[in-house]
This record gives sequence, C-alpha cells and structure tokens, in this order.
Amino acid sequence: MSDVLKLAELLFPDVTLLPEDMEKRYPERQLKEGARVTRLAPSPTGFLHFGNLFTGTVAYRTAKVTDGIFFVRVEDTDQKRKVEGAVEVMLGGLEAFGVVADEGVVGEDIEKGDYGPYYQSQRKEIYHVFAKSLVKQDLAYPCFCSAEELDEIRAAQENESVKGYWGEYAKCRKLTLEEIEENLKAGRPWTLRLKSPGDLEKKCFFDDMIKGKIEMPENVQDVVLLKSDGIPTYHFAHAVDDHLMRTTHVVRGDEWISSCPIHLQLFRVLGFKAPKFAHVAPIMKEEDGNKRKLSKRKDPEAAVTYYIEKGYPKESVNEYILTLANSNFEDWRKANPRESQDAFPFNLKKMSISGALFDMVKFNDVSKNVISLMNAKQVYDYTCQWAEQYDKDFYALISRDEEYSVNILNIDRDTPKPRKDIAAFSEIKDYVSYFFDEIYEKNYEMPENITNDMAKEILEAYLKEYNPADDKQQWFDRIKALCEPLGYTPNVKEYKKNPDAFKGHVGDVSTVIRLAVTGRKNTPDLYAIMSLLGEDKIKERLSDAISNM
RNA sequence: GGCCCGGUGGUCAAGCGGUUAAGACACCGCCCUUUCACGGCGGUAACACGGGUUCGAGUCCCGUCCGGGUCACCA
Repeated sequence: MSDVLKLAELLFPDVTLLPEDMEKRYPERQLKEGARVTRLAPSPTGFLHFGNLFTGTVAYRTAKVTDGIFFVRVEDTDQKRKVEGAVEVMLGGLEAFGVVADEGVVGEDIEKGDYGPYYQSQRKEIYHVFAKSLVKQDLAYPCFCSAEELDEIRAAQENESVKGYWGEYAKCRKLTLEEIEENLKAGRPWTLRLKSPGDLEKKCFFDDMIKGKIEMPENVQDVVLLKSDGIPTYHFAHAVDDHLMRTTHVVRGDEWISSCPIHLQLFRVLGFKAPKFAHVAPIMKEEDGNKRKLSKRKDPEAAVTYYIEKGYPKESVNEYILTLANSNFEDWRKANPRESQDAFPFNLKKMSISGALFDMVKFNDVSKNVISLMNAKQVYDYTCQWAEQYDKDFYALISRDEEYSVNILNIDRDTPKPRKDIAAFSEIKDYVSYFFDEIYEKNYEMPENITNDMAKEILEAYLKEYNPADDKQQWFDRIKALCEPLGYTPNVKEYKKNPDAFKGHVGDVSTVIRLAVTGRKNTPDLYAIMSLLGEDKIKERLSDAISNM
C-alpha cells in the first residue's frame, strides 16, 4: 500500500464510502431545459440582514423564472457563532417577504427534499468521504501547526506579496508518513489542508453572471479543508454541497469573488463541474460622503425586522428590492401596475455591478405607491395586523368600530387617482388621529396671513351656517357664501390678480375651518372628514376653537 | 501593501463607437385645485481626471485618482 493510501486510512479509518457512492445517492436533477437550481446559504446568526433578503430574492427569482428549484441550506459549520432559534428568525423573515424555499431547511429542524441533510453540521460524513478521497490522491494532507505557529508565519510574511500557507511556508506539507504518525499518536490536533496544485504564474478565469469575465492568479494556498474538529470550512463545504445538491447557479455576495480561485480549484481537484456564479453587490449606505455596506450595528434598516416593525407592507420591500436589482423593473411596473411581482421577467444579467445606496426616500415613495393601490379594507386589515402587535392602544381604537375606520381610510382612496401619502402602517395612527378624541391633538396655530381674530370671526360665522345635512356641493357653496361678507373672495384667481383687495380667499377660509376641526393644515377631503365626524363633534370642535382663539 | 471589482446628475440608473446623454426618486416653477395630495406640463443637474486608438469615445486601450471587496481552523 502506498504512503498516501496508508495516510488516508490513518486519518479516516471509519470512512468506507467512496465519492461514487455519493454521486449515486445524489443523482443529477431531472429538470427541464434551462431550469436553474439556486440556493441561499445563511449562517444562523439570528439576524436577517437586508442583504440576505436581497441576495435571497435574487436567487429565488432566478430559480422561479426558469421553473427551477430554490433551496435553503444552513451553514452552521462555525460552532462558535451558533445562536439558538436563529433558523426560525431567518426563515420567518424570508418567508414574510415571499422568499419561500422549495427545498432544504423549511423550518427549525424541518427539512424537505432528497439532497439533504441541509444543515452542514449534519453532513460531516459526506465531507469526510471526499476528504479521504483527496488524501488518497495526494491532494490533501494533515497540518499540525498551532495557532501560534500560524501567527508566526503571518508575521514573517508581513512584506511578502503573496501571503498564506503555501510554498516554503507550508511546513506540514513536507511531513513524512512517520512524522505524521508520531504526531497523531501524540494526540496533536490537526486540520486537513488542500495540497494546492496551483501555479502563481497561471491565471484562472470565470465568467460571472453579473460581473462578467474575471481573471485572477491561480490559488496556491494550502487552504484548510477540515478544521480540527472535523467540520469543513466554508470553501470545502461549498464545493461539496453545491455539487451534490446540484446547484446550477451560485448566487452570493460579491465579497466571495476573491475566494473564487480557491473554489474553482476545489471543484477541479474534486472532479466536479463548477456551477455558474452570480456575485451580487451589497447594498450600501452613505456616511460622511463615503459608501459603506449597510451595517448590522449602525443601521436599524439593515435588519429586515425593521420593516416589519415599522409596518411597511412586504410588497413594498419586495418592490424596492426588485427596483434595485433589475433596473427595468420600474418600467415594467409602470406598464403593469397591478400585476403580481411573480410575473416580472427577472434577469440576472440586468443586475447592477456595483453596490447601490439604500435610499429611504425612494423606498418610501415605492411604498406609498403600493399602499395607494390597496382598497380601504385591505389597508384596514394590514393596519390592524400591524397594530395588534406593535401598538396595542391604537389597535383597540381602530378596531373598535371597523366600519368607521374603513370609512376613514377610504377617504380620497376609492378614486382613479388615490392619494399617495402613506408609506407604512405605523404612520396611520398620526394620519387619522383627529378621528379619535383619545389621540386627537388640538392645534389652533393659524397660517401667517390669518390672525386669531380673523379666524374667530370665520369660525363664528361658519358655526351658525353649518348644516350637517348638506351634500358636498351645498357644503362648499356655504363656505363660499361666507367669504364675501367677511372680506374674502371665493375666487382664487381673483385673489391672485388683486391680492390687496381681500383679506384672503376661500382657501384661507377652508384652512381655518380645517384647522379648527382637525388640528391640521393638510388633510384629505374635508367634506368627507366632517361627514364622518358627525354633527355633534363638529359643533363641539368649532365651539372649542372659538373659545380658544 | 498584493490581488480583484467598480466610477454617467444629490440618489437609482439607461446607454454596448455616431443620441439634443433616456427614465424614476428628490428639488424648483407653472397648471389643475376650497387645503393637502394626486395628476399634467416644464426646469436645475451627470459621463472622475489625463493620455492614446479612431473620421468620430460615456462607450475600446493605458495611466492617475477615488470608492468597494478580500487576504482566518468566520462565513
């Protein structure tokens, strides 16, 4: 028996299966031509980053538009980072925004599909089959270097252009079988390293679906494949898993580009066909004139839960993500205002190459559009859903009389040109506050051109004239009729022509009434508001205002 | 520092050698309008810089600068 064969047995005495057995166990998928298999491979940190959602959406859409498969694999190979209940948080967040896996981890400890297990921590045996095979082919070897020794190597390489465990620095690469046996016998921990066949003078190439052609020097580092606890590193697990799970398109953050030479080499030595790569640029944030990645620590909006807590509709988040991801999405949306997002022909090739800044203003605009398309009942239901969890007092208020609340939300909504002034359900409390005495805030601060005396005069006159039985036209005619006796003009144009001839115009008169009734200068249709509020409340608020002027 | 990637208005972006350099958000003006919105019309505003190649360069090449990523027994 040759030395490498002996070594393989020494290192992996219990591994009896061969790579061929794995190939048989996880056969190629029978999918229709062009169907893409994508995945999201989060590590369970208990925090769903907007970037994960973004990348996940891209992967999900890529699979969907080709009738392919999208699966979730949990990368829990770093035991130190494990967080309890994390999977639930991630999956819940993903699902809330419509990214639902066809296969893989679909719930805490619930898996679906024939290519599992989908928790990397449960795939140790599989990785070891390939690890052993690599040793047999003299493509991997055990390394006994301690953390201190590795630090020393790094320190010595300070001024070296190519760093890492390679060439002369790869001490353990030269160990004889006898030396290895000794170390093993002494119980020294070891990692398994790739015996990199790379050549610095050679280049490796790949054609990224998003970034295009990329050329880099070949990998020469003897990267760690198996950590001392026998669990694989990301690199090794990625190669084995994405091959065995038959991933066709690896969609991931572009921070992985620089490790592609490692990955490509791994695919080659393992005898796997490399998948296509699509490296997604991260969402950025501006700070002090510079761009930086959206940060979990500094930016509340980095957490997907932020949008849920603020009561943004999930469609809004999806719309915005699609807007950022495919630049033609907005045009498509304009042409198909009510079409489901699923109907959009998502295209990886349309992805932007560099990272886009997250624009809260634009996001809000997108969200306003989404909500403006809903009917009052839908807005009501969503608001209740949100308030029930995040603002119980308001929930009690708004759900007390559903019909009343729906009517409020219906003002200026059931028209061909609905208002676009609500971006999130959390804004509704303030938006409707004057309909509920409990949260209504008086405000009699008049616009600059109206003194309190003028306001009082208007309100007193109006209180006398006010008739709850009026229809909209009568209601407005009555306000107009009020104008002239008080020195205002019902005609705005006339006022503009000759502003000095009047105290103001009908708009000013309306503003005073609006302020007295709602405490606001800006509201939706005042007639509708007054009708809903009812005679008693109107009179009460008018009188109240008069006595406070 | 080495290796990658990128740089079109404030932001997101079309553009694939010849365009008056799209569009969206934001901003400003006008119109509509009882307010605010919505809507309509119009406006301000961009090819980082320097060299090439070419009849012609935002588009191709080189350099500079700037930004981002990465160089772990983390993913």
